Amino acid sequence: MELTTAEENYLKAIYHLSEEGKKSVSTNDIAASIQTKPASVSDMLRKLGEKEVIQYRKYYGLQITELGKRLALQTIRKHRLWEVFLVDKLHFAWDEVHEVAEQLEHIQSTLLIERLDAYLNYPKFDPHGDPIPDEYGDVRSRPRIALNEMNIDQGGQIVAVKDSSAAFLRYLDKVGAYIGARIKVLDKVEFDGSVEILVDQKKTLFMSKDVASNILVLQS
Amino acid sequence: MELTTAEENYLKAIYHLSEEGKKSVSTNDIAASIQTKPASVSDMLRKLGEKEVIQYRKYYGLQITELGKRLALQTIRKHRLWEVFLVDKLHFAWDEVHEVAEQLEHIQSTLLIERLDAYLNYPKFDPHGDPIPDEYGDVRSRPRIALNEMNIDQGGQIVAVKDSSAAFLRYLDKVGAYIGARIKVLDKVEFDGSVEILVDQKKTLFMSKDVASNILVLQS
DNA sequence: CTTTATTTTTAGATTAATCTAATTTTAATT
DNA sequence: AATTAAAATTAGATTAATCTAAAAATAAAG
Repeated sequence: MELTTAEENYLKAIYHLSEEGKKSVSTNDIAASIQTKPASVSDMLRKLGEKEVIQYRKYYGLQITELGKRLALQTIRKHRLWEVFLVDKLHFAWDEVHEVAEQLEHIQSTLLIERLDAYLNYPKFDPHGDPIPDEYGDVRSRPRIALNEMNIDQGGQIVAVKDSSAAFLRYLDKVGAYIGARIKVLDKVEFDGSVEILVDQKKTLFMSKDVASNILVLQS
Repeated sequence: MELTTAEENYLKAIYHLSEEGKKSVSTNDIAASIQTKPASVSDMLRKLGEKEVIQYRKYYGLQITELGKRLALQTIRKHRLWEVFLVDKLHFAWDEVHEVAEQLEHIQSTLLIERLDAYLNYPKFDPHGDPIPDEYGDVRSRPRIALNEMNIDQGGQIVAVKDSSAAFLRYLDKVGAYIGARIKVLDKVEFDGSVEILVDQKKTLFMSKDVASNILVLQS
């Protein structure tokens, strides 16, 4: 079963959106995440359904299949290995790699990926701290820690929330502490447990212990 | 001016055919060299003409332009740099690289190629002994002679092959006639053009005219 | 210098991926 | 529950690359 480049990109996007805990993945979400129009997504969903990498019922929703997950993880594995190569070997900055890795991930050659993996010394995480699936799609994900339990100067990436109420999510959205944001703990106030963090190397943000304890961080 | 992957492949084929000394490049030649149908070639020639990478008059013939040459050399440069990477760093056998390099050459990123070039230590020749153009398309090529055209007792170094099919490369590998091998012509059989050579001052080797004519030697 | 053969090009389809505009379905709001 | 709003899908076009079959142009042979 082989997928075209476009199909791989859609499937990867669907996988990522599925993993982000959200209830179900909408056509609009996908369109937004890969900069295309909903009409194009509808069409592609039909095709991906036929190829059985997703289960799809129109107007109703979709669910990624085991096959789909495996293929998506293969693409993600390639993407992240190339990112390691670009940063470790070719000295790219971590914010310069994405676009190029986006192209490299579609090169088809299992031998190439095996050799690249070995050459890079079987890395387990990419330069952004995201785990690299092994050739079977298994991910050794790192334990996550509540933001309020991190120490000063520790950094990481927001990967999940404990409280997923609409109010909380709206709040996080407003202050820019979205899932995926890279953060660093700048300060902790002992007596009330509140914290000050740096978000995406730009914005500083204060939050109460109550809020911080509901944010899960993947440490890097 | 950017070319699609297909356009790059056509242009590369045209460049190579043009360089092979032949009078002019025919539609059929191109079709044969990239395994496609003449009808498709006609269509593409029109497009390449519009993009001014070739001068094209239908039924009459074509001529690659300076712009076309520059772009073709850029693609060839990328292809050969990737081949060096695959062989030197990922330990591919020299007959395994072509297919993968064929994909990698289309990755678009000047930064990537600059960095790769530096990482490989600015190689001047690829694993098949073919020269790698610099970023301006300049090629430092060495004068070479086909092995079957050398005289008895002449010596030299194998620097390239004309036929780079996997089958041929595997054969050469097996008999020990690798790129870089130092050879000396011991005997030539007049009536069938076959030759006997000494490889690395150790091993004698018989080869047909057909094989010898596909091996290029830098005379010493 | 005609006729035949070869080469090249056009005409018309097909596949993949995309778009805009229109329609249909589902969700939200009085 | 009826109406409005939002989301999703279909219809119909477009672009790129390809093909087969037919037509046109050039080259080769008698």
